[in-house]
Amino acid sequence: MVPHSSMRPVRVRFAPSPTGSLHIGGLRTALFNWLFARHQGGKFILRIEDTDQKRFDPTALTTLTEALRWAGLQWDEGPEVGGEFGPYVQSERLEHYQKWANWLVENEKAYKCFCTPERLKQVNEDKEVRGEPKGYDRNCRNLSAEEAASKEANGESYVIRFKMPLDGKTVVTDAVRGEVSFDNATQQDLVLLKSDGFPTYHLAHVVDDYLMQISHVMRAIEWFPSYPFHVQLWVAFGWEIPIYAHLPIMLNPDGSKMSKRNPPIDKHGNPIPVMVHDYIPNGYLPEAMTNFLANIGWNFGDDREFFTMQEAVERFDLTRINPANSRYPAEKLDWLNGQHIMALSTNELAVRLKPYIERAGLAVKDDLLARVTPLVQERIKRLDKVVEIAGFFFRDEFQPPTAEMLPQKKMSAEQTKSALEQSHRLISELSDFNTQVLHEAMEKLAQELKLSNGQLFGVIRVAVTGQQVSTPLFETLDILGRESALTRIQLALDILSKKSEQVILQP
RNA sequence: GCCCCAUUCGUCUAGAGGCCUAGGACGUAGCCCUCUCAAGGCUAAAACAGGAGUUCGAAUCUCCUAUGGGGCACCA
Repeated sequence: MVPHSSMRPVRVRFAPSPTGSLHIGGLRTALFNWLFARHQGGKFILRIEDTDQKRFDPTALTTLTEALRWAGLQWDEGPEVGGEFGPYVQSERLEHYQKWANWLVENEKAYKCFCTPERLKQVNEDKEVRGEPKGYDRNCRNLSAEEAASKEANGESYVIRFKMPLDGKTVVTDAVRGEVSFDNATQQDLVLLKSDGFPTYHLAHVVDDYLMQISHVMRAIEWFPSYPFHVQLWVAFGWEIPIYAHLPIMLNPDGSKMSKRNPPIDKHGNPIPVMVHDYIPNGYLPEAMTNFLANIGWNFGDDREFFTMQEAVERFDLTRINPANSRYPAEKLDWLNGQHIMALSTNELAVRLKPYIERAGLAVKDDLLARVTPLVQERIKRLDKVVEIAGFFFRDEFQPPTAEMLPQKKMSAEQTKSALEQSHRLISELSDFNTQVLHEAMEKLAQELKLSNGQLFGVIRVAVTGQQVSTPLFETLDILGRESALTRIQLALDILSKKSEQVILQP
């Protein structure tokens, strides 16, 4: 049994490597850490694991913090905010790793390995031929002190490898999966410190989690196989081991691994974005995104799937984490996004809608937007869709319908024309011009014209909005105003008559 | 190939030996409401991977098989 810490102040960390924008899988890992920290009244720390010099991307850190802030996952310690255990960027902490790697060597828990990459490759190839498991053959583990010293004096470059126990078992206790036993004989003497003086993940995470007093390590399942190695590292150092919780991962809808190279595809064959930054211009609310992610691999505890982050914080606990991987339930995000849009106050929704309308090249007058917003609130599942359904309110130039769009189901050209003429007359004669008056008068007119409401209202809708699908008609007319309504109806009439002329002219 | 993990409707999930005739949600289909589209309401189809055990009783415990996934770097 391996000792685990308990009763320590809760300190958790999200430790991405800055290789680009944040992946939604990464966002979920961050979210679970954040929820846990908030629930426990602990600290959520952001640490940047940039120890791979080959994959350095200077813009990635900004993109990363932007994505976390967008999602509302503010960190208590880390880049941009500081903290007493800094620096929080691993490339600025090299002295720690070198110090502790050397400590392990001095205490004979690690050794210098002078094997070249070529030899390592050869070893693996030979092993493959013989049908043996791959891995380093521990050639340098038994080098005498003199041999090692002389190689080093010769200027041969080396890495530092951990001396993994050669037999016995390492039993780990994962908070999600329980006890799991590994044979030490199947484990490797992994590299702790690379020849360029940078640590590998294995060393860096243990040293940093120790120095930063991390109480719980919640990380993705791909780390599970190296968990026994990490446990032995903690033991070698003689440090108290934090509680580990390995989170399941999200798979593509078809069950394959989610990655940039293998992007998920929705049921219509369209690619599903995997980067957080792709969701922002698509009109997704951060609260919907986090709500969505919280429902994958974790559940609220009763049958609710729609909840706020505050509610999730109150309920979050490790015992409800499902150990199985899950496929990405893309449709649920749209539903939840719609739910969150409906839950917003009108004012708040208007504020969020504005940039999407402007991005479509339209000018937004705030008073107009305030009146349009309630009309779209329960009709859009994504913020950017406001342009589709209500963009006509904001366009300087009206885009009129074609003549073919005007007649509604089973209406003759004559009926359509008369519907427009009578509506025009009615609207111009109305003493009051508002939603209710319009509604009553138009219903009456439909009866007189022996048209269904759908037919009459549909014709006017198309005439006035230029589209078959729109916000509700009478509210729309009210906002547009009488003048504009009359002008557009007249225009529809003109369009209709032009068409009939053309018909006559045709042989 | 080796090591490890997982497996409940199409998908996300509830389920800790009898409350299971397996519940909820998304999606799908139908109906209702209805000026379009939504929203909302109602209804329907839809699952314990397979096989052996243990037990009076198994979705729940054990084993085997299958399938899926993770890992086997001087990447994280």
